[in-house]
Amino acid sequence: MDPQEEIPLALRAAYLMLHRQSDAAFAPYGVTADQFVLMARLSEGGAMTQKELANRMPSDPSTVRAMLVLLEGRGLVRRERHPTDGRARMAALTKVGRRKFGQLWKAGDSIRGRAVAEMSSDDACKLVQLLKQFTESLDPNSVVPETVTEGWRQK
Amino acid sequence: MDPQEEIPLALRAAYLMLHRQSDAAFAPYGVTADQFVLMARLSEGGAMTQKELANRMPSDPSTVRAMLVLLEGRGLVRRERHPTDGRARMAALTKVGRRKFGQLWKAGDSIRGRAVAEMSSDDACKLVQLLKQFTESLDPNSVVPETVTEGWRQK
DNA sequence: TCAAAGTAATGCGTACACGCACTAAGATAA
DNA sequence: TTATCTTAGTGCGTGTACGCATTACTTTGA
Repeated sequence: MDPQEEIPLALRAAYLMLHRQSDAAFAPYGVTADQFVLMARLSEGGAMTQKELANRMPSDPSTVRAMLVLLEGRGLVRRERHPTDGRARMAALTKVGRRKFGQLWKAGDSIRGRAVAEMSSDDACKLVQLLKQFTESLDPNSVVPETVTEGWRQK
Repeated sequence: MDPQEEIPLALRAAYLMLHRQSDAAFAPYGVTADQFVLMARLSEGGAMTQKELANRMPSDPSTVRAMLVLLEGRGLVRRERHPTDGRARMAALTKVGRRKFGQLWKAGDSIRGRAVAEMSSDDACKLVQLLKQFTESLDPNSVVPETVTEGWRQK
């Protein structure tokens, strides 16, 4: 079959499978797969603006806000005004949030393990590289160097 | 970086990028990326039960139902009772649906083209193979032949 | 034959993923 | 300084992805 037509389907199937299994793995902790991703970003980056968090997820700012409001209500996340920029809000994990994330990370181990158990290390790297290339080639904000004939750049 | 931790993130980023770009490409036709997937399955498989359609998407039966109800209201899809099984319903594209799908397929060409433009044919195949392997290894319903020591099988 | 087990669809509730319009605040330029 | 532009966040509406409980029908087995 033509791989060009099959990539989107295989990608969709893989992502949804991962999402379902992750949701199931985190459900005992009362957390969803996407909430885990958000907490992972906050955990590795410390306090950051909602905009920055949305860029790193990656997700839509309005989606991120809804998730933060929800997690704030559960005491896992803290939102404070930015010290100098009156528009922005800084989001960060609370102490409880950090502890919860530690548990989640361990709970997620089995999934990450299963996913690459039958895959060579080389193949795993190759998969990451191809996925990044795929994402990049679809990103309208990515600049293809060779085609830049004038002096403009995405900021 | 450890590819084991990076695969889920790269997969998520790639899928969401594909989904956003597809939604944008199909929006002028009043159809979403997921509705396109559903229509593609009906287009290639003809009439089938909702259960069968859900398996092929792959998606949850209740999600598929909601989408079918919506598309039926727009005249793109038809739902009739199964001739012999009183529980089941057969879903199929209407004539209008088939025509719409033809337009969508062409509209999606640019995305499929962009996605593999900078990717060798070998890499595209490799990507599909790795994604399928990933999906399979996470699927609790998949049976790993070597580990089957007793006579049982998933039906 | 008739009760028990299994299956397809439905309805409901929650969470995500967006786009869009809007507000408020910072940045820039005349 | 003031008018303009840009940017961060918010609120709202629609569609998708589930899980779970329920209903209606089919299949199986005693």
